[in-house]
Amino acid sequence: MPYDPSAFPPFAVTVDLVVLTVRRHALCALAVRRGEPPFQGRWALPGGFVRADEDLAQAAARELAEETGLSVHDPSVPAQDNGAHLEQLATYGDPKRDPRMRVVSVAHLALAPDLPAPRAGGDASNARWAPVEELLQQGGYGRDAEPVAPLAFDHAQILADGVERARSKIEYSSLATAFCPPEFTVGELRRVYEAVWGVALDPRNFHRKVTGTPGFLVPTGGTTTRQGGRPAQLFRAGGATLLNPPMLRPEV
Amino acid sequence: MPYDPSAFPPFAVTVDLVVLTVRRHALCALAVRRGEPPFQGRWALPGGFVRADEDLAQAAARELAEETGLSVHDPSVPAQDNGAHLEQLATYGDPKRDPRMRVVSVAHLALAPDLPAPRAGGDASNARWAPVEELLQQGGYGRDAEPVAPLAFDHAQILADGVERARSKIEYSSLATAFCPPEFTVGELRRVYEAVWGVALDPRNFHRKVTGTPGFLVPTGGTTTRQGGRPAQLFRAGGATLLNPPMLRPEV
DNA sequence: AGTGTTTATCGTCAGGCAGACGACTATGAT
DNA sequence: ATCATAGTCGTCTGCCTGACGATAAACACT
Repeated sequence: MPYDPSAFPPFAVTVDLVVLTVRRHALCALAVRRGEPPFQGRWALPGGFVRADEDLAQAAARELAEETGLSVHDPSVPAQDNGAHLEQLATYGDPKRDPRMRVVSVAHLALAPDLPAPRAGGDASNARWAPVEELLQQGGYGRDAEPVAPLAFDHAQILADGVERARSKIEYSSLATAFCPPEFTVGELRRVYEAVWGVALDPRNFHRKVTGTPGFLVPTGGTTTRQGGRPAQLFRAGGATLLNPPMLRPEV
Repeated sequence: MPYDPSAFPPFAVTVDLVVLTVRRHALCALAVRRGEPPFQGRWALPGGFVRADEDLAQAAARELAEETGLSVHDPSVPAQDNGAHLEQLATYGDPKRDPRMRVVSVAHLALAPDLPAPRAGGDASNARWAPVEELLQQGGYGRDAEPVAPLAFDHAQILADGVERARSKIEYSSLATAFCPPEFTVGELRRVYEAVWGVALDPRNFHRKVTGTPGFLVPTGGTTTRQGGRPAQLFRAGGATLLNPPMLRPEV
């Protein structure tokens, strides 16, 4: 059939971001408060429209920078750091997911080290890091027994998918280091796994595993005692991205 | 900011399909010949526009049915079969990926058992199963030394991503059974792994692994000798979808 | 009938890795 | 000085895998 502009309906395309970090031993996601309808006043994932001349990954990186100030870690520049990991997650296109019009959202997953306070257009009260369990419990009650409204749109589903992706991906890749500062200890990395998976890991077996996997960790020579106790060696993330054999997530 | 329809550019949204099967010990993908510009006469992945009232998964299932006659296997109907596995793969939205206009394509991955001849609008010469290596070699020469044009658009990248997804996913899931007929033998399943990974597996260790994984295979009681040699037990796919521990892909 | 070929299936054995856990080390707090 | 905390090194046992021998049951020959 010949090219016929009337043969397809127009869509709006957005990127939504699942930005995860580990704060105070809990896996947290960035949420922003919606300032306009629909879902005005409700919490949502950060995101926005893809511009006319923009690739999807560019749009996601731009939104991430706007919301957090984070730049995206470019694997071709190994020395660089304080950049976040960013990858495409999935695309959501239910015809009714946005009541205004037909919107297809390409969700992305970002993993970042613990940051100072978030900013959403400079207004701190409209952006926060919240534990993912708190954001995902539908219509429950938060820590202070205040009612919790579910996330806007289908963002609860997107967040759940992003969390599941992160949980499974740190099994077989070195992505957990994306949650850590440039230099970190084995114990800090273990607490990342514990927070993301919600389990306790044996410190001795974990230490054996990560230090015994070639290319995973590179000792920097320094030590730190910021966690209390005996000083621990500092490491940087090594070049290896795939963990083989993988880190095993305990059952149950 | 208030709702402003002029604030976002319109996009066309399509679904493209990576349909994989195993034919004659080779991993093959479905390709269709383009009948109109751009890339007229070149091979491409099947796909089409998402309709105004259609979900992305619905659109992918519809395109799959149009091209192959396959229905999608619904996990909630365990008895049903001859359905294919269908899952979202990734979304491709480079501003220049289609020279006509801004098109975002949500690629899907389908795994199907070996089928009779394909059909594309009833015209067999415009659709074929081709080994993925043949479709992916850029500007090389095919089996009969005829020059091979690369796939249209960015479909080589999409196909490569789909193949990689399939290769990694059969490691830790029971998805390889989607390439098999409803009843199959351990040897047939092993030949699926060998074709998808392009390696040779030890029949004895493979047999021990798959029959020893609870829920992976369910014996039907029948036997077959269609492969020659000693009759082999027939199995159906069991309820387990995740393989733990995974099937290990040999190095190199 | 006998022999060879093919494929399926069962067994054995050694090495590697993970889980459980003991022991020791080096800090800061009381 | 003692305790609490966290890090690091070892040991042991069991499970799983890779390598590979052996047997079984069909078919194709001669």
